[in-house]
Amino acid sequence: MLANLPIQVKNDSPKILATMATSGWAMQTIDKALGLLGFFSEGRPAIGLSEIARLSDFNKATTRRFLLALEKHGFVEQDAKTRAYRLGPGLLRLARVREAVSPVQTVVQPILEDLVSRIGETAHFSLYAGGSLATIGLVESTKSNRVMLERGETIPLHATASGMAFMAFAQPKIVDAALGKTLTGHTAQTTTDAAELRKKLQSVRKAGVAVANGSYEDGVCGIAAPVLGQDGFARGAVAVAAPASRAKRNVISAIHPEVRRAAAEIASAMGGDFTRAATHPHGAAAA
Amino acid sequence: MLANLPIQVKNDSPKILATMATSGWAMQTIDKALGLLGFFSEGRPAIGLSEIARLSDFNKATTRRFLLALEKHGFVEQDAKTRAYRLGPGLLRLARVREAVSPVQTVVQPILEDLVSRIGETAHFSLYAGGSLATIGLVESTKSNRVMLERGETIPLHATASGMAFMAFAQPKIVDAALGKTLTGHTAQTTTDAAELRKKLQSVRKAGVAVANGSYEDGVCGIAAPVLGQDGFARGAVAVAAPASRAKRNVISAIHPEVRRAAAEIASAMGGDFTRAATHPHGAAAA
DNA sequence: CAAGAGCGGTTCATATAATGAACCGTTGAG
DNA sequence: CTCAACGGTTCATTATATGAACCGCTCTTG
Repeated sequence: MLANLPIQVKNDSPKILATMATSGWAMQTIDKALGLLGFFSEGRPAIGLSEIARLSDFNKATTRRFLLALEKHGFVEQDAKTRAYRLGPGLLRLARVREAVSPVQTVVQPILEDLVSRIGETAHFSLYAGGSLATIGLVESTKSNRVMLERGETIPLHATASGMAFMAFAQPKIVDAALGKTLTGHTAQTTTDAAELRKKLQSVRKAGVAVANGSYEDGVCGIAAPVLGQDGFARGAVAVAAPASRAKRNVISAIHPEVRRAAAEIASAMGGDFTRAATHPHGAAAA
Repeated sequence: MLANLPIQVKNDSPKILATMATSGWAMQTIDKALGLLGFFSEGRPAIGLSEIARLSDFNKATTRRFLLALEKHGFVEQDAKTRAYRLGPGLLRLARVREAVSPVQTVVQPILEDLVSRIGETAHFSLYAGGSLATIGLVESTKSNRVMLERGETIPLHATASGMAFMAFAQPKIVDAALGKTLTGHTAQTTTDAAELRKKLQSVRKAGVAVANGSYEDGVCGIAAPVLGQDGFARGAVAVAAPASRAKRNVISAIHPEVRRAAAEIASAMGGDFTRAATHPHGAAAA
């Protein structure tokens, strides 16, 4: 799992702090508090105070104050019995409002279902939010040997097909931020060298699709296409995840156009129908 | 539809969120920042910097810093063209995780649909979060003369059937907080006297159902039942909203058991199957 | 088309807020 | 019974947030 916490600079010259301020350093307290929410996932739905403090490397007292503030707004709630904290109901309301304005989930699900029915492999859609990609939609293959993914998981940009497809067409500052921090290796295949990753992004840009073989999880092959917004920059990505055993050359080639088609459909449904490659900021076709 | 007022109006000072933050608590900064999210609703999905600053009574600079911090975590995003801020995609992921853990929305929708098909009036379900009830589920009647509600709206506790049903079985400290602040009158029928409201809560406790006639919106009659959690305290409420013209005595009586049934179903689906009136904290039957 | 009112965004001196080591009381495993 | 780990709290210390005035811009409007 990738902790998307702010990189805390302790006991350092004001120079570094000033540099960070230029790249959007504001309201550290809020930053830290919201960072706590990132620790919750389907696999870790409830966390005790001490564990959150450990995970986030904050003091227990501070952590608790954060949680109280979050609880006050319904972002987390505390289990009466276990005293552990979990995500709260306030999020549902906000997500509803968001969905009412731009109904992503509603629109994405059928597109993913169509994609899965065509290619027979698990597919998912993620949006960029808070420094990584957040899985918004997920449809699993019906095959018995299929790739299982956790819902609502955040996925690292540099180690996944989705991430690479996204970064290849994302705003430069996002890419810089993502590749600027220390890159964690998830498997033996993970590329953790920023320069090398940038080279790969070049070819992703040409192909309009990213393929990642076992770079995040062993034996899983991902094929992803970016979903572009109205400004031509990527908002997220659609990916198909297949067991490496089934992911032969010709299979991957067959999946390429399908994933791109799904990405284009989602982009258009989200209001960003960019098919004009000429005007694209990166000068390459993607949707 | 009524304007979505800020959740916490404490006194008649011009400060709105600024005042609420000074209530002795902890982590004021987080409190203020999260408070900004409360201004977004279906009726006001995007807000400009200056307007948010005005609504929240914070300085523009401060407000912008809050928004930047929220944006960093995907809680809000800025429209590239209009420069206005709207709720961000990060909320979707968190809401998904929450849903994965306790699938409220998924479970509530069919129950509401069933309820609406039985009684032919608009029904909705709300959960307590951040000082008020947040509408989580909504199914509208198919009749031409029906009550229309905004999705994702927050509703005041003291002026609605849902709020009264909730408060009658809520944790005392929640009720105290809700009735402690200045109560706004929404219509001529709204009861704004705390003592009087507490008396009403007594009878709601006996009946297990709350009825509100035009206390939030003229011509709308609400019939609500609380949804209880595992500890026997209310988590939210189910309500039916009917045009006052159709809400005759016998109609309301017929709706009573249906609403309570729906509330019990939702409570049980949410894991709080409290049917044992004897152990109830308030010593009254509700589900 | 000039004037001004509004917008989003930024600066820097000022003032207020967040923080954590040490501390409780409780619970559960051995 | 003991001890370790839990959730939670305190108060002196320290870092943090804040806002009036400012800029450059775009839209009205007389």
